Amino acid sequence: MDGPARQRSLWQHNLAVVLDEVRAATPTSRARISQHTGLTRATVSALVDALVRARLVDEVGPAPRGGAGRPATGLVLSPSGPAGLGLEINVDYLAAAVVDLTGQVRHLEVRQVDQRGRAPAEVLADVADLAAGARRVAGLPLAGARLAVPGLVDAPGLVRLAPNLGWRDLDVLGPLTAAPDWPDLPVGIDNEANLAALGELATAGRERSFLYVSGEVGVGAGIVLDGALLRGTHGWSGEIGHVTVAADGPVCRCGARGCLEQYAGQEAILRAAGVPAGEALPADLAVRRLAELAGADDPAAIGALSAAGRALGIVAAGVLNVLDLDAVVLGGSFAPLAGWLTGHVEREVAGRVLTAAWSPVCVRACSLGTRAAVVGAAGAVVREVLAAPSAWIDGG
Amino acid sequence: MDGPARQRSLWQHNLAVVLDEVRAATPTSRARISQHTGLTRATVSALVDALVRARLVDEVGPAPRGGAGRPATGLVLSPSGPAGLGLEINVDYLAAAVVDLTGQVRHLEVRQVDQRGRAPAEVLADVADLAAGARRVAGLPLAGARLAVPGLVDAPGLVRLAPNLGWRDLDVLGPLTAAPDWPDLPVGIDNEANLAALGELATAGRERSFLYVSGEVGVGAGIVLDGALLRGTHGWSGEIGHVTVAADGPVCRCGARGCLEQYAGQEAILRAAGVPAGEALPADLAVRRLAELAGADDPAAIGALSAAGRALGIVAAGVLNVLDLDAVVLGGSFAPLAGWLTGHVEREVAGRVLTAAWSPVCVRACSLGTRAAVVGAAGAVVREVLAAPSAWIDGG
DNA sequence: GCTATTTGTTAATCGGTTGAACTTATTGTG
DNA sequence: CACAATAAGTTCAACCGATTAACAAATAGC
Repeated sequence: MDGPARQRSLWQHNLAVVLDEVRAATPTSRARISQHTGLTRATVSALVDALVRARLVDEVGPAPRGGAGRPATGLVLSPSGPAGLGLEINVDYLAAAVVDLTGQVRHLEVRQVDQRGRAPAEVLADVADLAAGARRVAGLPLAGARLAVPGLVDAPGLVRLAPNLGWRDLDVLGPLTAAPDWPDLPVGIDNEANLAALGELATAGRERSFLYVSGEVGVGAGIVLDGALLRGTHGWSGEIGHVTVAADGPVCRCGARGCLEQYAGQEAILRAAGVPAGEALPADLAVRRLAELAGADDPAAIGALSAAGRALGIVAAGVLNVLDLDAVVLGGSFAPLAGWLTGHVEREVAGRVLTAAWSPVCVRACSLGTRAAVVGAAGAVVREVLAAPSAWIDGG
Repeated sequence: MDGPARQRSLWQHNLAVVLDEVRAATPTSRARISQHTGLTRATVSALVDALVRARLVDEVGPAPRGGAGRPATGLVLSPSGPAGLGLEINVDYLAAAVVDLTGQVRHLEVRQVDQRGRAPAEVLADVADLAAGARRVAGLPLAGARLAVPGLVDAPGLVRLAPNLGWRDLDVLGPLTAAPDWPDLPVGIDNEANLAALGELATAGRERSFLYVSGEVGVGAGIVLDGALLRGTHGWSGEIGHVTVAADGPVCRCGARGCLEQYAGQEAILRAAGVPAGEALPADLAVRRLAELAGADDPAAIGALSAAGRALGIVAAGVLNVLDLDAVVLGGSFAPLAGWLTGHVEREVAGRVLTAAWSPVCVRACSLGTRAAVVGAAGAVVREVLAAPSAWIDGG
């Protein structure tokens, strides 16, 4: 029960409905929106006019249409409307992306920097610099920014635990917005896997419910149910890396035994495959090397990936049994390895998910590749603009 | 994006807001609602009047209050307003309950009947008879009915799989509403654990996010996140009984290996404890016998419960890691055994849930005992009335 | 050029909230 | 006991946004 509704709420809600209609059926027209939503043409006209004035929607030339009658003026989301800025801090790179209202990626920059051992303030200064660059280059008005971090995030802007960065109970948003380069923008922070899942939701289109499994140094997950991200009570959902695979398995650095991370974490896979990792070789190169070995039918690599795939499948099956989702999406460093993983995941899922008989589960690699989190972060900002357009119109 | 909002939607929404205010702060007054919601006293008056006319809210005598000024007329949810009828089919009993708007259980009847081997039509005729009796005895207007079934339920009114009843792809709502005794009421059907979780939510009060684990012949679960039930894409969430505990464990009747049900299902526990079960002894008596043995420190019973508790804890920890919930509630036949289970569950959860350090997880028995599902089913109907009161007002 | 058809706009009306004045019922005070 | 002070609830004009119906604009077909 979220507060009372005033007259204004009505208008704000319908504004969002109309805007969503433009997004869903591009290009469309006032008349089509009216038919499709049930709102009067008069009402739709008034709302569309407000959206056009606010530069969220553009009127384009009339689409050629058979039959008689005055041609409709086309309506599309404005590619020059307020865009979203996505930022990402990961163990061995920093990234920034700008996504416009239509969902197009308008700018993408990745800087390979190993964060291990660097002072957080230094890292955040780099991020601010990336942000400033992105704003300059993209040449679009930015609605806001979202920062993806590989760890547990707590409101407002605290990183509770990012083991692979060595961060703990660290205020991130304060130093970031205080940096000299920082372009003055409202900024939020979220878990990397959550944002990647949102990115997948925006691009994959059809699927509305899935488990996005992100393989980085650890293993995280984002859960999308009926088109909405499940954040959990504190925003700490998706800690799939520490779900138990074997009660008496190897000890994990979290202190428990037999966590998924000990079977499908980057370190575990690389060790089992006999690929040198850690200090010796940057993570992305090690993963590429592993894919090469697997491609050449190296038995150790194949074995390592099959063990990881089975463990992933067992845990994914558990999540699907509990949450009844439609698909499992392999992302992060699992994406380039998906060819050797999906089969094993599929087998475990098919054998262990009770409802698989009525509704088969789709297992596939993510469609945005390894940049899902940054792009998803930018997309999350756009998503908010589209969900509450009245905030971007003078006089709310 | 759920459709456009007309002027009427505004009124309907605010009606629900006002009604919820009455529910939350009983007894309250028009003035307090106005202050608390931000709506004008004039608006609140109009809405309250509609609720009073519809018999959802009663005006009660003015509450004595210190200080000057005209005394407020108290407002409470009407105990004679539309009530909910809950029905339950389980393996060894049938049950009916009536819960009024205030949440009071006004009627409860349990019939010990073993359903195994009975024809579904016969069982449903009994349920219709229970419903008719409940309506007669309770003497309240009924808003609707909800039927709890131990299995997978599919819209509209199909039981996909209820292994312990031996039902599969069976239409339940058709025969039920066609029964001669059936009191003509809108009726829904839902999983037993889901409804029990809703019952727990309504009574436990404070907790807004928890995993409700229901031990019956199988093991099911209902998930409540931020006060809302998570149903999954098809409504098949909570199949916790078939989450893997050990990948190479004993074969389950679902075909997979090492399912939770093989460790914490009634059969498994009773077998390990050396208590005769199945045909020999009705389930509820067997559970009582087990509790007696455990109370007398019988080593086999204690061992069986500790093994079950550990398995439950491992699976619950997995769910908590993935979904970030606040509590684990043990229900169904786990409730009377909770004394011997919670400790083990707590230990596994504390050791395996990554965020337990920041936000400790509460493990406890359910507060409604073994009747949670029927009462929860009735409460679910009430919940819907409270959420959309306009449907109960002439001219919606 | 005329009609049929569809799009988009304009002006009057309706439904529901707001804000301010007003009535009602009580406490406190001289 | 009369009278101010205070708070609850009601009444009514004003306002805001959606609806309704009429109207202007732009095209196809004849």
